[in-house]
Amino acid sequence: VQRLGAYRRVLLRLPSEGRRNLFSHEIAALAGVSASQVRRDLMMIGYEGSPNRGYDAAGLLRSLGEFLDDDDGQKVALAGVGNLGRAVLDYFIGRRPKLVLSAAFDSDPNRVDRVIHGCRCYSVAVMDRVIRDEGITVGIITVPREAAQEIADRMVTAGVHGILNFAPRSLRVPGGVFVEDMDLTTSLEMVAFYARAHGEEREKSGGDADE
Amino acid sequence: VQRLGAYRRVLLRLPSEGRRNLFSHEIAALAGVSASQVRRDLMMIGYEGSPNRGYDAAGLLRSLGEFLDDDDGQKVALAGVGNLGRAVLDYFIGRRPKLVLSAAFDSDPNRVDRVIHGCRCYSVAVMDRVIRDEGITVGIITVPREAAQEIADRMVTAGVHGILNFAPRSLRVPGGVFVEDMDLTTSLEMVAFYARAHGEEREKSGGDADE
DNA sequence: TAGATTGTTAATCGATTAACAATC
DNA sequence: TAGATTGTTAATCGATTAACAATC
Repeated sequence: VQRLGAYRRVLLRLPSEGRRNLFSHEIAALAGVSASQVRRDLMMIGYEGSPNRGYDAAGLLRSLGEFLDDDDGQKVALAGVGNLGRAVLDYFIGRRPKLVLSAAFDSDPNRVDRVIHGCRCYSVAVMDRVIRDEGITVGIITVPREAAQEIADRMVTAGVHGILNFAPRSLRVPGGVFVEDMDLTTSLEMVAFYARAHGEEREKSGGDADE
Repeated sequence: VQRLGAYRRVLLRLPSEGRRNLFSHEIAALAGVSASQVRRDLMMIGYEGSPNRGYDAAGLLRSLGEFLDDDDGQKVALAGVGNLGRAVLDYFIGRRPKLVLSAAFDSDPNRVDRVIHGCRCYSVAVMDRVIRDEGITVGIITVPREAAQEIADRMVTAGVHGILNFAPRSLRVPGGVFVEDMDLTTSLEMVAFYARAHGEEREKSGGDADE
């Protein structure tokens, strides 16, 4: 499901090489997945290749777009314009044409009414109205842990169906609302843990311990 | 595996409530997982509870620490001190006592030799040496897509076993090195996709379409 | 004891991979 | 045709969940 995005990114970088057709194993190698998986995924979205020419790059790209994107685009709101919030805002601006960052929210009066990275920052007091009026359906939460649940609740009641959550806590949301957690601390912890495990394995087997 | 971190976070916030013992279903509710899973996970790290008192909070916390943390701590390096890099740096500083941000790297001379959020920024030219000398084993990559692979290669040869990768591409690393991808674009795309799918479902079933 | 919870095994579920006839 | 690739099904794998005797 999220691999489809990876396939598209692979295809988007391709025209420089002038390829018209691609085989499943080529896409697989570039996207870092297995060829079976590529064939299965593309079958699922209903795009057909031909046995000895593979997949048509242009057509596949169009097909992926039709599947992944909303025709009219979707509006996104971000709540919490701290360090992380600003970085995320900057990161997303203009990156996917069909996803428009339409509004940012913060409780700090110093940040309200300013335009940050090309995106107007409103007070959280008017969040409900702005989300409703603009028809925003996607939310990004970069507020502190304590405020996250309340912000999520308000986003959902105002019409948001999907949330990208950077706050280190699990959000309770009604059924039918999708939440993706991006917990930086948990991820770094995991990396550190496996780094340690692998490091120890290496010390046992190999001789060149790095100490 | 990464749930153990969540259990710990739950326990760390608990003393304010003065609880000494916890049942699996309580931990489960707070961490957002199933009670079976909690019992299974705790069994795996070898911590035993008692049938009618549940798990001892203090002992469990200690046990989780022993399992997750390195006694001497682990050093972390971050490469790419742009907007995102600085935000990530700021986010991690002091968040986990056993994970010390020891060095940052950037190719921009304006950023080199400055101290950013309490962390010294070096030139990428000296990355290999600094990583080796400091004994850094964990890396965070927040450089642009094009530079990511080279930075990863150099980190690995210098002694890094685990990488948290924010660059939107999959990294090739030798076996025994762990990579966790944090692709913001892919995640937002997924959220937008499911938001759309759920939104459409709602419009079909419910009457109050938000348009 | 009765009741609730634990450790642990078996059943379920989903996703990934392998395999292979059909096709160009 | 021969060879390589596709669409699609069956086999595999792992993780999650359910169940239940043992225990306090």
